[in-house]
Amino acid sequence: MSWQTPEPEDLCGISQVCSITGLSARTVRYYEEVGLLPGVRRRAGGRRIYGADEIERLRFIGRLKALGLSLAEVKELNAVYAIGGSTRAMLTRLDSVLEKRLGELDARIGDLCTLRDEIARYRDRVAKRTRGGRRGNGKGPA
Amino acid sequence: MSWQTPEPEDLCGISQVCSITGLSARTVRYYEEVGLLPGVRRRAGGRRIYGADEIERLRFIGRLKALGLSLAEVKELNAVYAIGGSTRAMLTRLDSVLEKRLGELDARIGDLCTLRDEIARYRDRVAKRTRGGRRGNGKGPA
DNA sequence: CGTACTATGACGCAGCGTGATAGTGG
DNA sequence: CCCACTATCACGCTGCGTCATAGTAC
Repeated sequence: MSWQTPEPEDLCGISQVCSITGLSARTVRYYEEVGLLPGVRRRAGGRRIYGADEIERLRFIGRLKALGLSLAEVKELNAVYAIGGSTRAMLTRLDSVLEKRLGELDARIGDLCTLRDEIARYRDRVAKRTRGGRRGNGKGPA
Repeated sequence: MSWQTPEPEDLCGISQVCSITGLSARTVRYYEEVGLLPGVRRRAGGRRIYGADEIERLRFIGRLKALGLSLAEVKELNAVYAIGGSTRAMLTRLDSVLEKRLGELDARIGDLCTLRDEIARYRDRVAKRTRGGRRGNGKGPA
């Protein structure tokens, strides 16, 4: 005896999934379209039905996205998981991705701080010129 | 007597402009296409020719872009300049745009720092789970 | 029967990169 | 005539939002 669904498995439609995950229907369908959510089942009329698995995966994707990962990175993690079949392998990979992400974030933060100061200085110069005597010279700004 | 070009005006081709401004030919043409660089002249064969004005404007655009402004914002500044005709008016507008930009940057930097810490914590949890005894349970990660 | 939800498809955004193809300058 | 440079499409990328149109559930 081998059931495919030992439990009734509470299924729901896309709008339920949206309210649960906080994602839009477009986003959920898009994730499926790009292969992040494979094997979504349908009802007779063609409507999608989602089980706990799909919701779980969507939440996982949502968390990774909130961590700033691109869909390509999420896909890669899923691939690692699918191939290795091991959560441990995926977690290791996830760890290295997150480490890389941390480095990038530090760099980006540094860039933004530099930019911030640069803008502040530029703004000072602009303010000075606005108050100063030099009016338009017909040649445009610089 | 009213010359249109009192001075010979040193003109050059797009490749010269690219090496001077550091922009790609595609970018220069794109800026023209979206209206940031109007009135570019052509030679007989249809090739673009650029004078000091165009180079100046491209450099200005480059600076604003380096300050993190979008092309829409640059366009708006140019429009303000074109309408008001006054450098002073444009500088005032530029100042407010830069101020807004500073606020956004501060917010963005704050977000990124939060994200950074969040990732670091998440990474710790992942590391613990990887070292810990719990292997894959067939339900995927979370 | 209506009406709310859904599926599919396609276009749109920023800011160009990257070809393909054809013409031009020297 | 050759070769480098150029012009003009036009599609690709990210991550969906936003119609339009048609079908489905209740």
